Amino acid sequence: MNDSSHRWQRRTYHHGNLKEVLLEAARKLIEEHGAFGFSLTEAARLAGVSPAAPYRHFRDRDALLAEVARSGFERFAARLDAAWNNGIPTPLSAFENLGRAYLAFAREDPASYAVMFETGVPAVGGEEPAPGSKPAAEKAFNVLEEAAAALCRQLPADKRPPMRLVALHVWTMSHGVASLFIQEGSAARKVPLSPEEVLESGLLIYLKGLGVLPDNGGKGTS
Amino acid sequence: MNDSSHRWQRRTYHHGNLKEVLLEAARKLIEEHGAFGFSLTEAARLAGVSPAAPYRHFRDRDALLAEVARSGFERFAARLDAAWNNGIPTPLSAFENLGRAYLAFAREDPASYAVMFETGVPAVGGEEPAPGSKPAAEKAFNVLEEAAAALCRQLPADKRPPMRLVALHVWTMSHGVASLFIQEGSAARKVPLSPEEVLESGLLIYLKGLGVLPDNGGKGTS
DNA sequence: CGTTCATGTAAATGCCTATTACATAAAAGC
DNA sequence: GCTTTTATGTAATAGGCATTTACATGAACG
Repeated sequence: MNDSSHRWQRRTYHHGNLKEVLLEAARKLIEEHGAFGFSLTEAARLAGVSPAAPYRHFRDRDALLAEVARSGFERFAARLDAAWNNGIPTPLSAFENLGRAYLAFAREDPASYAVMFETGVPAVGGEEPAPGSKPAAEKAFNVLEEAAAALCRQLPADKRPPMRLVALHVWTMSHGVASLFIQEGSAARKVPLSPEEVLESGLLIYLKGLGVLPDNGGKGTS
Repeated sequence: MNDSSHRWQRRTYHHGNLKEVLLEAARKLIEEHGAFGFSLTEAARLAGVSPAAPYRHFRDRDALLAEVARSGFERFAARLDAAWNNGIPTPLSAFENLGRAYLAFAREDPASYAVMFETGVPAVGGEEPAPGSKPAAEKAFNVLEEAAAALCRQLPADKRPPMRLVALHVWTMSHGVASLFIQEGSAARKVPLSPEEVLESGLLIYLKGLGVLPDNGGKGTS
């Protein structure tokens, strides 16, 4: 029990880093066995502790998932913010970076993304968001709003749609692509295009519709 | 155990309709307790049979979920097809009906929708689609493709984007809205708009970008 | 050194999945 | 009609997991 398990760990009775290791284990298990094929017990096994140990760090299974979501939103927001980079050099190029960053996160940490958006975990807003979870989610959405605002400002004031609505549209397309096409199993087989290409082309058409783009957005008339 | 349970059922030893009742129970439980808070045992309890009875109709829990997805896709496809109605009276109005039908399905049968799109159930394409499941899913997508094609045909031949890509964009937005905003808990609180309004406005802007719409699509310059 | 608190373990309860052997009734053959 | 076969349900059981409670360990602090 103390030797046959995974190497790296536990010469001390106390683990020293259990909380973080459990979160990593959860993400790994969720990636492998699907969003809910994960069990606290198995995570504990991966961490090399008894099945009861996790309860010193998380009230219950859902609390662990909520923390996966919360920390996910935090990294997500940071990543989106870095990609947007205050709209530098240009709002449009920064906007494209933003879209790519969105998909990159979903691809690189599908477990977090799934827990953040595709489960009833009370982190996004299910019922009683864990304190600190909603703020993190909002921070991510705020980046989208900021980008939408910057794009809207390129329009004459009398033709600007509500920026929040634009942000929602962008979020909608990004999430739609991530959710439908990132997991290579799902619908990806239907097209020879990468999720990035689907999203980028869709956003370009949308921006053209908004009037933010002249009249050719990468889909040359030829 | 034969009397205190739910009324309506079982005077005969054989249930007579167990398979269908189990599917209904599963959908109900998924609605209530989240996509995975459902247990075969509890579904059996709702149906008034022993925990082993479901195994006469489904190989295992996942098989039941796969059937929820498959039958969901079938109703989904039928509903979309009816809404599209061969593009009558006009492709554009039919297209708007299609969007509303998409969201209506997600709202009225959130359990099926979740299983169809937001779980690793091997029905959409996870690994080994249950026979009959993929066809049903494809039928639904084909309606979207048909609608996209009809819209594309309104464009001069030299300005038509690949219809399949357009279909994917539409699917992406529809699914994005359904996934993010239908469950009132999630992100709906961020805006005073209904999912239908978000989707419709987004699609109108997108169609304007495509060139399918003149230059005002419901968002009058006010 | 001894106390205290955080952190981990062991054992137990109860629910869940799934299997196996058995029971019951509906349908099929005679 | 009566029996055989087949479909469908039950009971009992094994193994897993979530969660709790009582107990153990050891690190920090005096």
